[in-house]
Amino acid sequence: MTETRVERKERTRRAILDAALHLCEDSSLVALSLRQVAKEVGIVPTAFYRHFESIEALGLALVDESFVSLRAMLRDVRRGEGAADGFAGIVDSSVSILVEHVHQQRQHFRFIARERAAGPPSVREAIRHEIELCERELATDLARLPGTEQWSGEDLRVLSNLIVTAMVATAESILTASGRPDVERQLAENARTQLRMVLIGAMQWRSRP
Amino acid sequence: MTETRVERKERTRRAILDAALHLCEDSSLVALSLRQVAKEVGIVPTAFYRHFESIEALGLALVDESFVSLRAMLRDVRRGEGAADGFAGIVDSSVSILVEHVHQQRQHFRFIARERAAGPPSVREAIRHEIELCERELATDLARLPGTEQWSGEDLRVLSNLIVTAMVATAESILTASGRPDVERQLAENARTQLRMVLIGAMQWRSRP
DNA sequence: CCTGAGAGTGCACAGTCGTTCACCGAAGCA
DNA sequence: TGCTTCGGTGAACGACTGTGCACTCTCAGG
Repeated sequence: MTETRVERKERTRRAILDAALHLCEDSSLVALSLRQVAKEVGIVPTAFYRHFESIEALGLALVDESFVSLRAMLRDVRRGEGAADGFAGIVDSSVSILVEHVHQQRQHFRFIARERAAGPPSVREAIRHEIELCERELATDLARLPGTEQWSGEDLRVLSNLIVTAMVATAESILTASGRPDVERQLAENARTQLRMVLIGAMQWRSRP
Repeated sequence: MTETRVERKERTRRAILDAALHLCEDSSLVALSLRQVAKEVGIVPTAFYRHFESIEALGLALVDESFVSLRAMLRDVRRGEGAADGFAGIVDSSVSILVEHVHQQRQHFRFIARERAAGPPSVREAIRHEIELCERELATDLARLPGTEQWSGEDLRVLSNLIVTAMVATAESILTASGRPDVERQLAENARTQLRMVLIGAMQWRSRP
């Protein structure tokens, strides 16, 4: 036996997380039963409690995990912005990275999109908080862009909220359009257009005193 | 007895719809049981089938009903646009009307926001379709605005998608911020700023040939 | 080597679930 | 007036739910 005990435990924990993620693909956390998860994992229902004290706790763990994926995406986006030249380049690369990550981490994005609106209150709150953090990060990024020197912090936050909202919506449409590459390409192109429109508006913007 | 039979039936049907709407306030359709609804209404579970063949069918009825509210809002918005002078006026009145309607029809907006992401597939599809219709309507409205004469139909749709997305997000935040008037006022102000930013961007926009 | 911790088992419980069926009683039509 | 239609009833079913408890077996540490 080359597997230590904590490794075994971790493996089962992962299996539970994966099973929940899989079962959540076409339902919601609030409609997910402990016994379904246990059956999917291949353990007895009561063994579930060795890892999580409730489905809700499982949900919070999944939120943490999902936002690790999401932050990895933001990191890639930032890297792309550094490399790209001009606004058009930033927009193109950012949307491409979004599409790519949505594909690679489909389950995580799907989970967030669904539970953001329908999950247990604590899960909703956790997701809301994480997204707010993302908006804050984006706001500080935007502050470094040329043309925003005179902006108020307030306006930066409002703009980044708009951008995040649009990108979340784009991710959601890509998820529902999954499997039709032409539709997806169109959605990505639309997202690029929207980003360009918003940035053009932003360039003209002057914060009120 | 001054109540005819079809009236009685309609009254029960309404009671079922209201009960479902009420129970959905802090859960989701997929986690809603036929028996809960029946108990809330005060009828026996099997009587439910006299009105709907399943919870899913109930959901579709609620979608129809909710979008009646939503279209009433759009009608008010359009009327406000006719009266208002200038972009600023249009933006101000539109957001005010949105806030007002979200308050008046809280349950309908909450239902749509939740089931849009988490409902049964058919319900999600129905909501998606209705929202797309709204986007189409908005696109034709935008086409009448000065400055959009040269726009492609494509770009009009993309812009209206952006606006609808932002407004849906605003409605959702207002719903979660419910009860804190200062927070709500701030959200409304942010929505106005976002709309202005977008419209400024749109004014500069020229569709590619 | 012995012992204790702890992941996983098996059974049992009291509820709840959707759905079936036969039935009732009053409204509506002839 | 009598007959039909139909919204609502009540019991019953088999399946599924979360959770408690006593148990086993095995790995890790003294």
